[in-house]
Amino acid sequence: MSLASDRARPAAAGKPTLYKRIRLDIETRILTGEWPPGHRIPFEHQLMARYRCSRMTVNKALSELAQADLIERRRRAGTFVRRPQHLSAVLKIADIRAEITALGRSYGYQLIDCRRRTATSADRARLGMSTAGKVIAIACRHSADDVPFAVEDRLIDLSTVPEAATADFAREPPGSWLLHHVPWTEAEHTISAVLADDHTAKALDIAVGAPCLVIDRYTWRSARTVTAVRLHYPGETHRLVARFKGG
Amino acid sequence: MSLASDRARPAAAGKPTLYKRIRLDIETRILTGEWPPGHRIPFEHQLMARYRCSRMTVNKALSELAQADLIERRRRAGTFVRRPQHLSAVLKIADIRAEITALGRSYGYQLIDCRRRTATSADRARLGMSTAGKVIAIACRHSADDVPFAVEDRLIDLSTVPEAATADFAREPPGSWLLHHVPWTEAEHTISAVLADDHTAKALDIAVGAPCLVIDRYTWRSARTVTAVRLHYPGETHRLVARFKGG
DNA sequence: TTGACTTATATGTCTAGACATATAATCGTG
DNA sequence: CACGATTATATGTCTAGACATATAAGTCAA
Repeated sequence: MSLASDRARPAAAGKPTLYKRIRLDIETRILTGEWPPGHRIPFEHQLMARYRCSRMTVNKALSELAQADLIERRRRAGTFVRRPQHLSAVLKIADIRAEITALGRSYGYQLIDCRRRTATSADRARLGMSTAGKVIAIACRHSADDVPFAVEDRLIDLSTVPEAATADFAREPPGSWLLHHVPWTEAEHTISAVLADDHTAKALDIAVGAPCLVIDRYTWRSARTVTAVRLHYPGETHRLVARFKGG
Repeated sequence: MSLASDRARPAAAGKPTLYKRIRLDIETRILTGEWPPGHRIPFEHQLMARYRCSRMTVNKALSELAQADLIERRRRAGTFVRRPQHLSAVLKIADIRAEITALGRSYGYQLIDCRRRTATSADRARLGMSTAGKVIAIACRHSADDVPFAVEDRLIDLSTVPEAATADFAREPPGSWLLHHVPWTEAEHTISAVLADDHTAKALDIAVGAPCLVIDRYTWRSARTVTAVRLHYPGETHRLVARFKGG
């Protein structure tokens, strides 16, 4: 018998912990194709023997790989390399101010229009409001190094976010304000391409009929809609980048 | 002292396991805003007492929440609700055939052009090839209910995927073939908007100058490029939808 | 006041077991 | 051979500890 300390890894010089090493070993074998989809990974007790550790340690490594959908675990049958099903890419849509400053460019913001009103039927439809209520409608523009970057057309539901009534959207972009005042939301983005209409072309300083990338974002929180926003980007200069891993 | 069986949850009628219950409890408090960003979550030993369980059980729940970036754990300081940093959305870019059939529409495929050649310098630049080699260049079209859905312009690096030389791309779309023959790749997508040129307009049966959504996808596997593909979608009818949670 | 040292503490990892449970495989029976 | 009952087994969850480690907080001297 050995005491815990006998096996407890001494964390020597930058060496990762044992379960992380196991996880990386297996992940590498999968990603290089050495263990192709469908391949059965050694049983937990075999990995225990190979790495000279307890089952919980092996289990922790395998659990994390299962959470990441790299492997599938079936009782009695064993653990198998998954066949990647869907190409899911992670699209990072940052706060526009953060996005621009991250590029090392200077961020500019202009409020074009901001009005508070009782929701019209069009507003209610856009926000999915079932009852009457107040909203804030905002039009604004973001620029990078004084070049128009995107125009924004937003509606905020004041019955969900009453504090928004006191925010100063002339000073702070509504996206940033919401990000810091309404935590942990869910959202749906729809991306499409359109031609710049008269109004958009003027705001973005591009030609009428130039291509624009449009992002529609609906944000909600515990089944209550927070905001609906439509962003127009100049389609020839702006790009959305999504990276992904796994199939 | 109690034996393991005393505490071991009896898995009664559909009740989730204890660590999952702990995880859900905490997640709910965060998502509803009861515990706002920056709030310190009870220490592990407090949660042990509250749920009458061992530290490992609490730890498993907290570890999973930390992996999902909902909380941040700091030694000696405690565990805190994270302030969501970036709006990361999961964009599911399915195999086009799967996407269309999932919509309940009939999938159609036409190979426009397929040729095998020694990589030109343009090919090498597009694929990031450092040495000479053979490639396959493919142009094809996907349609839904006989309406053009997307046109595809693809390059496959035969030195990475030699089996592709024997595939029949007149019968099977190259995307599907690659998905089933080259597991566990990584990729980067770039999304932009352009105007349809003459060639694209004809293939998609839309007007020249109509807006198009363009997806450029580079796929690689263990530092070797597999394929580069550019997809044009009619911008006014096609939409990319990305859902996300947390921020 | 500031900087260096010490201490307390919460998390990080690990062990050697235990019982629970789903299910693949086997066995029996008609 | 078909089908239901039994068994074996791999994973799922949990325990009651242990030592490791980073670091916030407190202590003390210059």
